[in-house]
Amino acid sequence: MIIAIVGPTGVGKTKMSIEIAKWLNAPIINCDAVQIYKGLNIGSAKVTDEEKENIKHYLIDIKKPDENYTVKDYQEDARKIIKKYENSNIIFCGGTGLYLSAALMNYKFYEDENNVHCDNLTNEELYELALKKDKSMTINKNNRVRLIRFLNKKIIEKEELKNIYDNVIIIGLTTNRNNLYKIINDRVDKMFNDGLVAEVKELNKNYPNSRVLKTAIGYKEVLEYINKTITLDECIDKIKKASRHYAKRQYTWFNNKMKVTWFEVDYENFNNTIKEVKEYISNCKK
RNA sequence: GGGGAGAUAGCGAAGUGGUCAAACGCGGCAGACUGUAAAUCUGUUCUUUCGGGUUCCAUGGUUCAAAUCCAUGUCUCCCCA
Repeated sequence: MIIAIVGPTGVGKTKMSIEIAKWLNAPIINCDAVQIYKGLNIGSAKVTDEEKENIKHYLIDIKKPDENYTVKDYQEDARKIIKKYENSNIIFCGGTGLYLSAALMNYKFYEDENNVHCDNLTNEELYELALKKDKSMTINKNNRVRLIRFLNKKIIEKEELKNIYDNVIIIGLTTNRNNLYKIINDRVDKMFNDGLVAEVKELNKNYPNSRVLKTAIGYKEVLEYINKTITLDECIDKIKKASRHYAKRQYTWFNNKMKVTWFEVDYENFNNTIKEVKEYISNCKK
């Protein structure tokens, strides 16, 4: 059985995943795009060795910060592990919806096809080219990143998305929006107390060309602070805001792309929530 | 006490007689997503039974017409004492 624990950043997925893993004696597969990388610990709220409680964790710390890793890599890696454990339980835990979907559903990724030089073209021109390639293309003309990708990939015939495994349970953890935003804000403050700036400085020194550092929330903002384009306070506010926006996008994905069963987290007594989730899983197994 | 500046939607901020329910930014809310996804992008944001209704500190006035002009009041900020 495959159990996925999802939800917005900060709700408590990690804690829950450990509890369920102990209970089912199952390994955990990370599905967080940033925790893939070594060294990005504080800013990605990665599980510590102590928190792991000897549970086997896969797809965490598997790449150096300057190595590239994409959804397709994740899809392949995750499916290998699923195969390895096909007769027992495994737990996915993380907030990157696309990664989870790619692992569990019939997402198809094709090889590069063209090498269209887009640098000198305006968004408008890219949009026209994309339409020429496929009239039914629906990418917004301001979405340069996706237009360029579209132009350089083989056209894929979109199949209806469906699960490719049986016995998948997707557990979503949630709390009301105000509470979540408070948790996020507090957690960001804690990251700074725990030494986020030092972590980023060290990583930036060793991996000046790292892509994740330039794109991940909590890292790109601290880089700006280190480069003195923003103040510490601005940096902290930016990270909080970006995390809140991110949490919203996660809800959008999990609500609209996956069949999630949601559980309201009881922060006063987390054991209640654990119990509820365990009961739900037990009932699904019958 | 004297002089000056200002009060606009959740916040910041344009607008200085009609084309203003009011630009823009932020925040909020919602959405898209098939190779960098913690990325990238979109919509919406007074109210409504979608005909309209009620707004631009308050009250009164000028005008066919006021967020915009006048008077008074309230509050805020700056300078001088």
